[in-house]
Amino acid sequence: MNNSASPRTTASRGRIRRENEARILEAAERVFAETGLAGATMSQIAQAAGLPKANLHYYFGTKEQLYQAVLTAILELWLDATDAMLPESDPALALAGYVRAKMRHSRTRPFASRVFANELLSGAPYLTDYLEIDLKQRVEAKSRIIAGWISEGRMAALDPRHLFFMIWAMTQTYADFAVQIRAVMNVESLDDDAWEEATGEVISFVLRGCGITPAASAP
Amino acid sequence: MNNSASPRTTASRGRIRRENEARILEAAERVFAETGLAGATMSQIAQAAGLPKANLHYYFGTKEQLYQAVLTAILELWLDATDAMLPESDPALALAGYVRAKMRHSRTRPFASRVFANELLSGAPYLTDYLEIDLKQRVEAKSRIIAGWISEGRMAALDPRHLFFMIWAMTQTYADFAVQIRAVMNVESLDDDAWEEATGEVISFVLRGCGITPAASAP
DNA sequence: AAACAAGTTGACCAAGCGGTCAATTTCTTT
DNA sequence: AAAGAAATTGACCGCTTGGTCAACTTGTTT
Repeated sequence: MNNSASPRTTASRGRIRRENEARILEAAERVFAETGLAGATMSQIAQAAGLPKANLHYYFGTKEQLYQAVLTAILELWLDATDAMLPESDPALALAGYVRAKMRHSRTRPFASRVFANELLSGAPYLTDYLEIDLKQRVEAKSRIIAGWISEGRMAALDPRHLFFMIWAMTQTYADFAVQIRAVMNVESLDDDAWEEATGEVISFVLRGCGITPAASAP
Repeated sequence: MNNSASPRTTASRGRIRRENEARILEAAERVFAETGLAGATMSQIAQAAGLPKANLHYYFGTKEQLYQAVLTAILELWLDATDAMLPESDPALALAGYVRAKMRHSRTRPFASRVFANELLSGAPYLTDYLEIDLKQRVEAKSRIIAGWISEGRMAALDPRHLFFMIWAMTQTYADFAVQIRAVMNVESLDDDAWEEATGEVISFVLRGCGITPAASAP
């Protein structure tokens, strides 16, 4: 339509807003990750973002609204991982892929994971709808698929819901409790190899735990 | 010596102090569990303990000192569970017992678990010594035992340290992220049966994950 | 019952909090 | 280049915070 007439115009309208909002959201995620909503202060976030405090209020209103914006962004990220689990999938490949995706999240977005953990620890006051509607239905849907695999004898009999709890716990622990892992492993940070090894350990453990012999890795 | 002369005396000296400190510690654990050190307020804790705020300061000094007292009490509790894992133990029984003890902790002391989780999420500023010295050495000691079991062919080959990370994660998730579990399971709280079932699921999963056939349950 | 220690608590304080606002600068549009 | 919209920010405000204290009550010892 008019994008050839004014390419700079439509691209630049709200450009500053978008950039600053992203910048603030990123800083807020880091700060909320450490101390949660109640513990974080707007000054901390402002300093982390390199902007005056009044600027955050200009873009996001209140601390609660900024927090909700952070949570919303995280949920959008969260909801993508499960979707490779289909009835006709090979359980080994599907589960391994799911664990691998979750481990990648823990590595690439550890702050998101920690914000989520903080929110759950404080009773999830801003996530009740997500937990009771969205997450619950997704788990039920995926649980039916896993129940199908079980009844076909393709994996051990277990409660799929608990399997999800355990997989979430095992994968997110590498983001949420990274200090503990670094201390025990005696390293300053986990490098590529350490992450690949951790991912492998979790995948093997999960597959064996599901009664799947972790042989099929070749196409 | 003089304990028969004044039985009430020695028993009652500091009795009030002990009772009030315990009462405050219990309330503080609950409040710190929800929002961590930075998020909790002394007024909240005072209200939870049913005492005036000035009273908490009389017994514990500052908020940080109260927090450290809470952490110390938790660590004493924490450090007991591992000690049933000996080289000559049956791996199946030892691991099952360890998981069961951890699950019992999650049920009976969920607030302790959450205080710990909050502390780790904020980078464990008050636990670096514990993590880097105490915990690290315990893990190394127990890892040697597990490595022994592996080399004897009594369980699958895996990195014992990652096994610990996974077991801690799986068991503590039932305390730390209980909201999520209640939402997905669609219950207001987990009853005896639900906890027994969850414990069973985790134990079976861990044993299979370790390559142990979960047959031996009879004495 | 006298004397002292231990415990209680309302009132108070400086500091930091979330949030507002008006004055100003910078962008964008025409 | 004019004009209006968007963005910036130091100064400020009422309120809550962690913490103190002095006056007081309760418990313990002799």
